[in-house]
Amino acid sequence: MSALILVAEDDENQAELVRRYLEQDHHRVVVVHDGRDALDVVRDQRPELVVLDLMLPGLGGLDVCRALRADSDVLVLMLTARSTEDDLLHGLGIGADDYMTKPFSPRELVARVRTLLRRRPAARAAPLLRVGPIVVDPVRHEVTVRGSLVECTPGEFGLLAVLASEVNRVFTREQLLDRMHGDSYLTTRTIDTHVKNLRRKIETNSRTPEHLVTVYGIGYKLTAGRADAP
Amino acid sequence: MSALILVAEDDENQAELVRRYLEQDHHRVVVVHDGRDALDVVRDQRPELVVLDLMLPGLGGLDVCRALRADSDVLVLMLTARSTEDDLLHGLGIGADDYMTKPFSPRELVARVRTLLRRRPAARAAPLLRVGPIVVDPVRHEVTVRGSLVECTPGEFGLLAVLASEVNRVFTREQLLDRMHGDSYLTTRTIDTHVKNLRRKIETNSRTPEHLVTVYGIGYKLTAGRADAP
DNA sequence: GGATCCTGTGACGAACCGGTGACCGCCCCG
DNA sequence: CGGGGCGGTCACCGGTTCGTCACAGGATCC
Repeated sequence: MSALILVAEDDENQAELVRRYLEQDHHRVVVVHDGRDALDVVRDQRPELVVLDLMLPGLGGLDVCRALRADSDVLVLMLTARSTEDDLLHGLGIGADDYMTKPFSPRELVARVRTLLRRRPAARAAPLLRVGPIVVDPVRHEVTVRGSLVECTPGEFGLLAVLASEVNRVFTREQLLDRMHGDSYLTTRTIDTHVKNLRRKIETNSRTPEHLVTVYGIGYKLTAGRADAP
Repeated sequence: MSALILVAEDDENQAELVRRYLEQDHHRVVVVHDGRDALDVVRDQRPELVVLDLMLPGLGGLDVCRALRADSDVLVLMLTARSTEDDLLHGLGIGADDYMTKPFSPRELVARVRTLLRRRPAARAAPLLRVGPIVVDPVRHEVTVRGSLVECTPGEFGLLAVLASEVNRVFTREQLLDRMHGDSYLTTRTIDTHVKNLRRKIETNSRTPEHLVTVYGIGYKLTAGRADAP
């Protein structure tokens, strides 16, 4: 868990102090003392996080932050000297990811940096189910087909999730009912109806299904369809 | 200084003893008897500290500790039966924050818990939670939407903070109640009411929510709204 | 100690979804 | 080529879930 971090800080002593602590935490550190330099470094070296002093010559920290937010998703940890500036920062809703008021303990800064970086792999351990152009996200409860979101009812989502859990495997209607509701045997027509509604949503032509395929006499399966390159 | 503490302990008597002492010290306590349950609770309820028995059915304490270290910064206080295991633990350098050998006095355990919790004053870094135009500041207990401050009741703030902790993730009402109150199951209507009040405050049109979205049959989630490419 | 605010709850209407039977068309097999 | 079975579709009813409201008890803050 090491990262490239830019420290944009006017005061050289402070900057070096921060550098030392961050490097002790196994990060690579670049220091600048000026707003314009900060933007250049972000553009050229793509750090993952910027420790940004609000009071910066050249461009102010606020302007830098705005510029960063405009066209990058770098993390920003803002440093402010007084709480009044802090209020300003807050009120404007400038997109810093975290902030600290001076004076601060370098250890706390390291801790906050660590927390921010940890959150970085945001979709952590998200078991996405991919079947060709179909993506099922159980955590978000979302279905995406060829990149666009598809609204699903709970039943449809459940059915699709079961089918997507094992691509190309044929499930009988009984198995599908089992995995969806656990118990309580229902009519097989129920599955058929859900299949119909799902096909409307995920197939380009529901008359000729390419993904949600019927296996005559057995049940249904989910396949990737033809070679697709999204 | 009160915290949510998970006690993962095989022996029920021992577990209840520990629970009683910790609750006397004004902590909220959740008890599990199994390694997998422990991981589930940490994921769902985010305790600040885990009292972890080394000998645990399901997953061993060591495995649990490793898993915890992998993706959380929860404190771990390891309990070991014999000093040989203690040595082993030490030797492996598994990242427990402290450990005790059985038998131990419950008072000593309480004292160590207190020390661990105190040892990290600001170390528990609380970065801003940003979800589109919504910014949640756990430190100040403030919420801003599109730059302007929004007054929130404690309940509303708690709910919003939980939802904002994982953008786009769908939480069931039970999970939300869990993370807000730790225990004590309440009516799901409670969540609905808070949602209603929150929508009034953060949505431009509470009739057509863009951020605090209902997932029918499941629960609620918080999304950034329009056009976002992470 | 009193006023204010918040929280939790039951009730109720509205919106939504799920399951079913009927009917028809299609597919396999003899 | 024809029959029997299987799958597709449709509309509808019942049940569940959700949104909203008003209210009572409790916590909080002067």
